[in-house]
Amino acid sequence: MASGVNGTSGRPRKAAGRSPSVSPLSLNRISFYLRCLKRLDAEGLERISSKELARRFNLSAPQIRKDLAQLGEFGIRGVGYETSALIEHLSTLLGLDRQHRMVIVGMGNLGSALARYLGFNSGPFQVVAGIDKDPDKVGERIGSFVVRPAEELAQVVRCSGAEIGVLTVPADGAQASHDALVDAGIRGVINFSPTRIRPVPGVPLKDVDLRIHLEELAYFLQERQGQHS
Amino acid sequence: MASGVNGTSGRPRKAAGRSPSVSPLSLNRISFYLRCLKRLDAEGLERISSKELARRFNLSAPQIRKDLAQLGEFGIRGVGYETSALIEHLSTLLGLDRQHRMVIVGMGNLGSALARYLGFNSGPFQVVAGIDKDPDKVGERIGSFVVRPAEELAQVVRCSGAEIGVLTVPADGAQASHDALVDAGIRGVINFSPTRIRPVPGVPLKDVDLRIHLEELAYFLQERQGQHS
DNA sequence: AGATGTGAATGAGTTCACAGCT
DNA sequence: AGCTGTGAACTCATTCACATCT
Repeated sequence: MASGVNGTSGRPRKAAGRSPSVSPLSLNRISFYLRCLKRLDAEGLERISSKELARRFNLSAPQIRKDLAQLGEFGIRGVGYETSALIEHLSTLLGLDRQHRMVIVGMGNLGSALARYLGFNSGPFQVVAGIDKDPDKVGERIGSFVVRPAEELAQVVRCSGAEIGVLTVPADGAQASHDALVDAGIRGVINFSPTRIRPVPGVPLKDVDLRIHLEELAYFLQERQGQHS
Repeated sequence: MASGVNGTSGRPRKAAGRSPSVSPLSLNRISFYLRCLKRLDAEGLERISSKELARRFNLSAPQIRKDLAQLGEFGIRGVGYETSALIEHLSTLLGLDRQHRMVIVGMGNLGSALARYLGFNSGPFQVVAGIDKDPDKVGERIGSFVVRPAEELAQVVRCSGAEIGVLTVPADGAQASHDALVDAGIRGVINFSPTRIRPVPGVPLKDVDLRIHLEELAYFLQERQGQHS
């Protein structure tokens, strides 16, 4: 049930190159730090301390240091971190220095919504194809691609060179669609279906459940409870 | 920095009525259990054990029991849980027994995508209004409503009786839009902006950052690491 | 002096084993 | 017998205080 599996070969000194298995929670924060740093960089700020970063973006300074320190010694003691250098490091760590092609499976409301949203995004993530089993949706043009039928899934994945599968099918078909993507050679899956999928070892899977987030909020609305993150 | 704040007055025996401050993580799972139970109920299954529930949906049986036990004694020892009764209990716990009206602030790609997605959803969550500061977008019809200008935010919130604000503005304007929603009397906010907002005590805030999830996946793609949740 | 990097202490969350009902 | 409810062990994550470097 754990995630681990560390593939580093034990360097003599902690180097900036390969990272030694970062925990998902830490990773999420790092991803967020990166975005903060980009904003600061755009403002022309060249250096920032963990304290100031924490103050500006509502974070915890010791945690920033812990998160960053595990990747190598990026900071300058007595000074802080260099924004541009850190941005560089974190980007390559997360694999954002290259393009990631995505296929969306299930072009219902959520699927086409995400296609439009992600399609216009010109970052490292790019939607290259959409698939649906409903004949009415096949052939429809959404953003920069045309919806293809479910039977062509494997072919579409291979031809488009997609790495990431985006699952937006109903709960019932989610596991089957996931497995089909894996069989077709997809390297990772992000699942928006309202169900939990059994992951295939070696193919990372990330669940994002919008309804759960709404329902969590609904719960806190009733209580006279304070804030939470 | 903690979330807590418990408002219960200490009943003699643990009752099914008011719940004693459930942790967000536990809450997310409960929300998911509810969905699983609904599927089982639709299949006609009247009773289910934690073990079987875990097996079917890839969960942990002891955790299911812990999560449910903290809400009261819903199970029957030696038998399991009654699906319909449990669905009832969890629904009211989460506040899904009534309608929640939502206003979307920021009708860009993500905002209008969500509007369409949530708009067709006929559950307890209902999008009743959309707001944007761009004059070009104002007046546009999206789903069942017409986009209104930013100046009318307070008025729209009050007239529509919206409880939940959905933030889909760029990072720069997020805090200001959030505060405006709070001032207008919104009761909770779900934030899709790629930035962290300083919450106002008493108004629950939930961050959902799609980009972070994608970047987390991108990281795991590079490594030859196994699965994770 | 000032800020990072890090081990120790604290806290939260999960797993486990079993007592207690039915 | 079977399954829930729960205290205790354990793992994981965060916070803190301080040694270390510039």
